[in-house]
Amino acid sequence: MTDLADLRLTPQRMAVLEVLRAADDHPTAAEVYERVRRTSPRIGSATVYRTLSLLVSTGRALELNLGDGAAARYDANTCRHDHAVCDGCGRAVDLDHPVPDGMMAEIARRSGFAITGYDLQFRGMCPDCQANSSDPARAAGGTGPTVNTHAKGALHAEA
Amino acid sequence: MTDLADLRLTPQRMAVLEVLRAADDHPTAAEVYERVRRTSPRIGSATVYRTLSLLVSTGRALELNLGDGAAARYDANTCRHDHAVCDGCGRAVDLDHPVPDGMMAEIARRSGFAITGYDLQFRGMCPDCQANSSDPARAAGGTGPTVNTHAKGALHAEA
DNA sequence: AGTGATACTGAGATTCGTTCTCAACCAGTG
DNA sequence: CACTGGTTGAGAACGAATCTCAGTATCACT
Repeated sequence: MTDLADLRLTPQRMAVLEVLRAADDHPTAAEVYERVRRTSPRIGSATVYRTLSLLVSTGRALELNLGDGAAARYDANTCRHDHAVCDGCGRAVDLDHPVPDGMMAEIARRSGFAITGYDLQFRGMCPDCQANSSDPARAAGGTGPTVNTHAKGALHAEA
Repeated sequence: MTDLADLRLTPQRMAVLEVLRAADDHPTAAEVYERVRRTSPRIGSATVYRTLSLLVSTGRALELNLGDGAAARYDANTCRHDHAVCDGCGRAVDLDHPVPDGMMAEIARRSGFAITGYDLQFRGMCPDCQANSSDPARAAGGTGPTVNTHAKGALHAEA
């Protein structure tokens, strides 16, 4: 872990951290930049990028790769958690449901890797998008799990 | 399943699919391009990109986002599987160890999402990199499991 | 305060992966 | 044969992220 000692808490860095802490979505670097500029209009994008990776490397933020092919996202919630990403609107919600330790150990044993962590994202439709896309009647109820194993290409092999 | 009907099997597309099937690593689009050019020197990169996303959208290939911030990777192994990514050398090995159904259902129930799939990557150090980075003595002896150390290996089926 | 070393900043250029544009090209159909 | 519509390849364009570099702020010491 990069020494915390040589990390100066400059106004720019504070501003970035503030924005990240205030965000409850998972903003991209560009979004962070845009928000930071509202309070620190003179900040440059390079500084935002630098600061974000600094925060990540010192454990003050998490970098998410939601695999939507687009930009990296950042999360000030540094506790171990996973995400469910909506195929409809792209929104990501936090999940608190760790992979069982036994599974990690098993993976480590089988692969020989020294496992240090994992990234897990579920994909699917958020309640809102289910409501909008499929028949709106059923959506309102919304409680149904509907573990729909069969949407586009996600999980089938075609031999 | 996106219609297979309207997918013309042109020589270029065949070449890309061939390369992907022959690969046991997880090549990036650029790597696929490079390999395809060995047999089809006149192919353009746009065609390779187009073909890859075509293959992905018709379920013939998987697109991986190994979160190393870099390019997307492609995998002709379309069976549901996960990966362990080495922080040292960036190599990714296949894992065959699905998340328990109960967990998916639980996530779906809690979040209200209609879960269609998930992406799971473990991070850590592969046996080789463990050997090289920590004391080299231990490396040779291979105290650990030392599964299939050779690069690019898929290590399903250890059991 | 003064001085030098060092870290930080911001603007712009640069790189890289990917997608878009568009003219030329083929493969079928009438 | 001409038409039609999907396909190709070259290069331009794009967005994300990083790099470069001169200027600036901050620290450690005197």
